[in-house]
Amino acid sequence: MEKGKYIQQKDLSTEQKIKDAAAIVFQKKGFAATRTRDIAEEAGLNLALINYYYRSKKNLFDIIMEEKLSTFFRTFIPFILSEGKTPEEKIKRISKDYISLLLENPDLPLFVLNAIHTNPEHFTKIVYGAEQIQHSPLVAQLKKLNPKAKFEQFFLNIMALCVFPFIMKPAISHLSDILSKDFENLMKERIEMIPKWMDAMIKVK
Amino acid sequence: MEKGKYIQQKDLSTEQKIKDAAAIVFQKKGFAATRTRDIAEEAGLNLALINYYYRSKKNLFDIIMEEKLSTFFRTFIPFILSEGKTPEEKIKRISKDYISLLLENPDLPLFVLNAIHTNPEHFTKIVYGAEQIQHSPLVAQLKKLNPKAKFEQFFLNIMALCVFPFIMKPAISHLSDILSKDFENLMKERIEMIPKWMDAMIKVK
DNA sequence: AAAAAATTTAAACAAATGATTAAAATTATA
DNA sequence: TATAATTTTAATCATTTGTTTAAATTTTTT
Repeated sequence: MEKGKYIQQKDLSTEQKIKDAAAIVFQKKGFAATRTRDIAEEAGLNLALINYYYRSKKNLFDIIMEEKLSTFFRTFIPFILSEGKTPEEKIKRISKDYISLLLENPDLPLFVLNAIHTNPEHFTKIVYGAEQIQHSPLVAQLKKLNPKAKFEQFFLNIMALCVFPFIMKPAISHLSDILSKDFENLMKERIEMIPKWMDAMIKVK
Repeated sequence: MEKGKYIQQKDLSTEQKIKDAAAIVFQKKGFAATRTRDIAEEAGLNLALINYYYRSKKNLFDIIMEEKLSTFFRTFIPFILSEGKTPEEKIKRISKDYISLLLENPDLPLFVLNAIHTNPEHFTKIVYGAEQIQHSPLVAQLKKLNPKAKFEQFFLNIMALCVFPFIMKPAISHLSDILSKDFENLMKERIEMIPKWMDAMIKVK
């Protein structure tokens, strides 16, 4: 009988195995629905080891949440702040790199946004980075392109176009017989289209 | 007993009070984190009444989920299928009526999409309506406007632009000192902008 | 190789929680 | 009004679940 599904983890430390397993289960079921026994089973380890290495379920969750918040938000911000080039090129990079990241972590958005919903304080640590955005070169470039455009709406739009499909993923996958492409191909098509769509939207008065 | 026309929470039946309270708590905390005691407290009723009227927590949740799925998806589909008029006018109606609906039910999207994530079978009942969309007049009209445009992407886009901000709401509200407008005003601005943005996106080759 | 330290295990505990029960209170019926 | 049916209540039950404990095992140190 195989318990943990990831055989290549044999050589990882027990501590790491627990974190990896916890990340999988927490993302699939959320904090409340996850039992420490689920994590132990996913890791193929004894239940007590979770408390031995991480003290409590909540502490383990917070550690994972901190990492996922970084992946989700802190990866996004450098894209915005990156120097040089035109807005068009920046948008192209954002959509390509961000969607690629999400294709590797499809459960990430729902997990993070759900955690912020039930515990907004989680988000406090992120605000710092967000403040930089409004003074970024990109915002200035956009203002020049279209003085009427609001940067808040711009960021909502590019995040919405990139992220929302991943939150809808279970529904989209369920519609595979209706749709012309599967989820991954839909998203790869979006990598090409989102920059064009964003360019068109920015010019709207 | 015939009820008066001006029904208040006080006059509602115990059954209804439980459902209302459960909807509030389930949307705030999700299924697993919600204790039946939370629902009883929110309703101001004895704990045992929940099982008396609804048999089990899961059954009560399923009833509420069915209603919320309808509100979230089945309200959207008639907008798409509505006859006559130009695509521009239809998009204008969708964005106005759908965002207005969500402003009244801001927790709805995360709740529904989260439930589909952990239990995709919930979504099965919705597929029927979705099949109609691809043969709708709107899809034909869009094809005419731009033969290269994919209707899957169109629906992802309009849903993303309308719905995603509500999933980000706790984060957006947390940024209120950075943003020029509060959440509700941001969304009211979007009601005006989304039709223009969608029109611009549709024309992209 | 012996002792000490670290890790792992099986078992158990204590609190939380969904559900039930039987009696009390209320409302409807005859 | 008296009786029956329905609704509400307080108490309790049985299970689940996060955590702890103490012994067993493995690894490191001397």
